[in-house]
Amino acid sequence: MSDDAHVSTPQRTDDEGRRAWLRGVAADVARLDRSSSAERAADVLRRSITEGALQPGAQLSEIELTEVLEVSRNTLREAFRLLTHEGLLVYKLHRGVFVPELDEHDVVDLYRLRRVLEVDVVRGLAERDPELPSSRLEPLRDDVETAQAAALGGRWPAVGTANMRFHRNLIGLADSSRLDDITGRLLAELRLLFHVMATPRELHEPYIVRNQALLELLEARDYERAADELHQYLVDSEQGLLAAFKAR
Amino acid sequence: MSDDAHVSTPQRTDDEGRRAWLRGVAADVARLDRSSSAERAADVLRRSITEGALQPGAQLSEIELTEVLEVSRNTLREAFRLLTHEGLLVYKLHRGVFVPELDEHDVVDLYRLRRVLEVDVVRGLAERDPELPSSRLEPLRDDVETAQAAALGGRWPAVGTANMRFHRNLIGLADSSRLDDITGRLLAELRLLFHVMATPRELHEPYIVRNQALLELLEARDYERAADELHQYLVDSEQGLLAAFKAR
DNA sequence: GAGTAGAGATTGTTCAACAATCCTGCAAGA
DNA sequence: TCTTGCAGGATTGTTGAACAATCTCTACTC
Repeated sequence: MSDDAHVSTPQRTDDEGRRAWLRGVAADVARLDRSSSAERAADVLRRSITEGALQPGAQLSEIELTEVLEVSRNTLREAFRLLTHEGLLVYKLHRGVFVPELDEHDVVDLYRLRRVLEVDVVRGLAERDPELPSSRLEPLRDDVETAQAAALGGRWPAVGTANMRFHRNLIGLADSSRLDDITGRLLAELRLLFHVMATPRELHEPYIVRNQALLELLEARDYERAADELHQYLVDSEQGLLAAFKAR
Repeated sequence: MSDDAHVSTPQRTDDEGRRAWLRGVAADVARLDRSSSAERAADVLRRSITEGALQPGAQLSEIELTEVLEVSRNTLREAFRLLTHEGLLVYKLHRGVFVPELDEHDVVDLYRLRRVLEVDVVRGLAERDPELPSSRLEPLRDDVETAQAAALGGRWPAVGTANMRFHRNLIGLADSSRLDDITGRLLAELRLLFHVMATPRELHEPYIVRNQALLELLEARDYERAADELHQYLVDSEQGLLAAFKAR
């Protein structure tokens, strides 16, 4: 079976390299054999998408992926469904699954939701102030330190990962499983957008210090100023992404 | 989608009756043979759950449902995934799918999100006031009239359906596909909670006139007062559900 | 060159089978 | 009596093959 040929979409990816890479990640994940095969396959694909090995617009061939991931078509399709629900894949009836291509409109939509939800979480902390032990902020401290260390090493994608986990943990302060779900999806889609940035450094670097400032405001329990800072933070971040789109 | 008039059939694990009922709904939905089999199967199950034929805590047997819905196990499982994403089913590994049993904590969680999102939509309308033609409110008017008509006929489940569609259409004013998704899930879970109410009349009746009042504030473009009214509306609704739980 | 028919490829769905896991009931032992 | 352990049965998890439905691309006609 001639397996190179038409990759169907305009952008071409290094097929050999990509498959080898996928195989490596597959072996990597196979060790932690918890959960179902479908979820494991979804894990591999999720990493491949968020880390950029599968670019927006790319089509995922069922036959190809059954061979690479070593699962049956049915199981693979179940993995597709999982990722579709996270917003990392889109189904087109009778045409297949694709990595979605987000645009400026999606940036606005995502950040609108982020602002509403994240800012509300911080403002809501004021009501449960006595209930919130300082230890709850521990994960946020870890994320800030991780981002700083990664920045020193020049590992900008790792900085981005730490930044996003900071916000996920920030949302986690609300103790809402549904909010956690929603945030997971929003941040996953955000990663899709990051790939339009030519230089990840400029995308992530400014927010290391701002996350730290935000954390200090939270530790001081000055939730009003923290909420304001977070709001402006998200406005600026949105502007940065939109500018990157225009300069693309 | 239409009238929920004939439903009822007070809860009973009457197996024969339930299967016959499911078969009826299946034939009902089979007519609109749009889209995939999985989505059609999901439609049937969704109605069965929201209308109370499948109670919270009930397990859905794969073998039984493949016979009733006349789809293969794989397709049925895909339907399960769709409903799982909507929050209408939960998976337990190697044990099967169940209709979730929500409690007071879920009520608080759901209403917290509803308040944040819906109130923000209304407040956000102020910024795009000139852009919002009155025709955008047409669906809301329809929903109010539908609810009023259903109330006159004593069809309280239909009143509930119209009320919920009112809020879905309210969210729709924001033109955010992600917000629509989230709302769909929140409202679906809310229907799960409605079944704890012994008398659907007391659950839905008070909100007909309040939806109308809200609509009038929107038509007058008094978004600030509309947002305040909506906020109080949701607080009261939450209290009503929590009271029903205590009285259960 | 534009439009159309058909071949090939891909997805949608079904079926049957087996493996893995969970639940039930019963018997043995303290 | 209570607990523990072990079959046995039932259900879910996963696979592979097969066929139908649909899309895409090529080649042909005009």
